[in-house]
Amino acid sequence: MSRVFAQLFDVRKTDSMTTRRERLRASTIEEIKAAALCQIAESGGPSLSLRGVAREIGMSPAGLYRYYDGRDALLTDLITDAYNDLADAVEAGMVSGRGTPSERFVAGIRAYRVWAITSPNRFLLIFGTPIPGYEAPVDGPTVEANRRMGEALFRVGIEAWRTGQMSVPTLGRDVTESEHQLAAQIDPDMPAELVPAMLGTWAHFHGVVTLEVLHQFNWMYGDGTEVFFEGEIERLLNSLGIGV
Amino acid sequence: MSRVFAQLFDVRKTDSMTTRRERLRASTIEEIKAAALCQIAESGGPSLSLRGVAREIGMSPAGLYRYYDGRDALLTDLITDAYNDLADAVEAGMVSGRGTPSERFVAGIRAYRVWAITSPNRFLLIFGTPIPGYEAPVDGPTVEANRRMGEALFRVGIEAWRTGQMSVPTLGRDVTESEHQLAAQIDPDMPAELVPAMLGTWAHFHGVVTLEVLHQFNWMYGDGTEVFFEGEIERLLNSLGIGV
DNA sequence: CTGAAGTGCGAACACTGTTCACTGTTCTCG
DNA sequence: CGAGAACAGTGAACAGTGTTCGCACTTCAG
Repeated sequence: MSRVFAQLFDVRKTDSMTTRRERLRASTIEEIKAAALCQIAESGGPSLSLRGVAREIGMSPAGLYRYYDGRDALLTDLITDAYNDLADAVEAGMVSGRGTPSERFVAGIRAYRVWAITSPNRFLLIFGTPIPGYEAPVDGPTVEANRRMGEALFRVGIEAWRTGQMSVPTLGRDVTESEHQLAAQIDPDMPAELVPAMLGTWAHFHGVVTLEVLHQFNWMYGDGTEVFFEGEIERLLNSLGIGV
Repeated sequence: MSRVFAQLFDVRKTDSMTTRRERLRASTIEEIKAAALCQIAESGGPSLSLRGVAREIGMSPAGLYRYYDGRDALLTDLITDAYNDLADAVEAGMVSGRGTPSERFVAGIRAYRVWAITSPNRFLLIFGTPIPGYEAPVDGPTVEANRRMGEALFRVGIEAWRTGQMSVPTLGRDVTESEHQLAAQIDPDMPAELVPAMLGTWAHFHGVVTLEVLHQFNWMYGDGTEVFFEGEIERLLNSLGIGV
C-alpha cells in the first residue's frame, strides 16, 4: 500500500519537479510575495515592512527568514519580478502591434507607459531611488531583463531600417567602439549609428513616462497626460520622417 | 551703559533683521541641514536618520523637534533646497552660455546634467521615489522652482523661434486648452505648439540624465556616458534643423 | 522684574530589521 | 522500518529608528 503511495508520490514529484515540501515552500513564497506586492502597491516600496507581511500571512517575523535572507533579499526578488514583467509587457506589446516596424515600435512604447502608470510603485521599484544597500549583480536577472527589452527594441529598429522606414541618423561624432561591437553582435549589417539612436529614443520616452508617474505634468495637463504622450510619439515619428 | 549696548543691539537687530536668538536658531538650522545633506550625499535620502544628524551635531534627538516637525519636514526642506539649487544651476548655465538661443539652451541642459551627476542623491531626492507620506503642496516652493526652470526653458525657446532658429513643430493633433493658455500667458505671440515641444525636450533629456544617474548606461558606455549625452544633443539640434 | 516664549534634555513608547535557541515536522538513506 | 539530518516555525531578545512628554533652563518682551 505504501508502495503504491510512494509511486504515486514519485509520479507527482517528477511531474511537478518537486517534493511535497518544496511545493508548500513555493506556495508560501508566493504568498509572501503577494502580500509584499500588495503592500507596495498601496504605499510604495520604501515602506515595505517585513513584520507587516508576516502579520498579513499569519507568520512570525522570524519565520520569514526561512524564505528570505532579509528585507533586502525580498525586495531584490520583487525588483527582479518587476523587471521581467515590464520586459514581458513590452515584448507582448510589440508582437501584438501587427503592421509596420514603426507601428510595432510604438506599440512597445505604449506598453511601457501603460505598465508604468498601471503599477507606478513597481515602476519606481525599478527606476526610482535605489534601495540603499543594493548593487545589481553583473549577469544578474535584472540586467538580463534589461537586455531582453533592449534587444526587442533593437530588433524592431533594425527592421525599420531594413524596410526603409528609418534612415540612418547622422551622429555628429564618431561611433564608439562599444556601439560598433554591439551592433555587430546583433546583426553584422546593422549600422552602428542605430545603437545610440534607439538608446536615445528609449531614454526619451522613459523620461516622459517617469515624469508622468511622478505627476510632474499634472500642473499642465491634469489627468489628461496621455494627449501629451501621444504628441511625443508623433514628434518622434515626424523626426524619423515617418507618417503613421 | 546698558543703554548704549541696547542701542548697539538694536542696530544689529535691524541690520540683520533678527534678534540674537533668531540668529542662533538660523545657525542651528543651517548646521542641521549641513549634517543631513552630508549624510544624504554619502548614503542617499532614504537612509537619512534623525538620530544620526542629532549625534553629528551633538544634540539630543528630541531637541531636533524644536526645529523640524519630524523627519519628513526636514526632508521636505532639503527637497525644496535641492529643487531651487537645480533651478539656479540651469538658469546660471543658460545665462552663462552666451551666443545664440540654441547655444544657451544646450548650456542649460548641460548644467542640468552636471548638477545631477555631481550630486546624484540630491537629484534622486527630487526625481526619485517620493518619500511615502509626502504630497507636494500646490503653490508650494517645489512647484515654484519647477515653474522657474520651465520659464527659463520657455524663454529661450521663444527666442529661438523668434530668431528663426526653431520652426514651429507640427503637432499632429489639436493644441490643448491648457497649452494655449500657458503660451498666451508667457507671450501673446508665442505659438502654443512650442509648449509641448519644450516640455517634450525637457522630458527627453531628463530621461537621459535619470538613466545615467541610475547607471543604466554603464553596460554600454562604462564611465564614458558623456559621449552618449552629447550625441543626444546633436540629435536634438539636427531634429530642429540647427547645426551648431 | 515678572511672565511668557524658546531651547534642550532624558526617559519612555511603539515601531522596525535581525538573531538565537528551541520545538516539532518532514524528508532521506542505510 | 527507523535513526538522523534538513526544514519550518516560534517566542524572546537586541539594537536601531521616529516621536512624544514632562521637566529644567535661558532668553526675550512688557
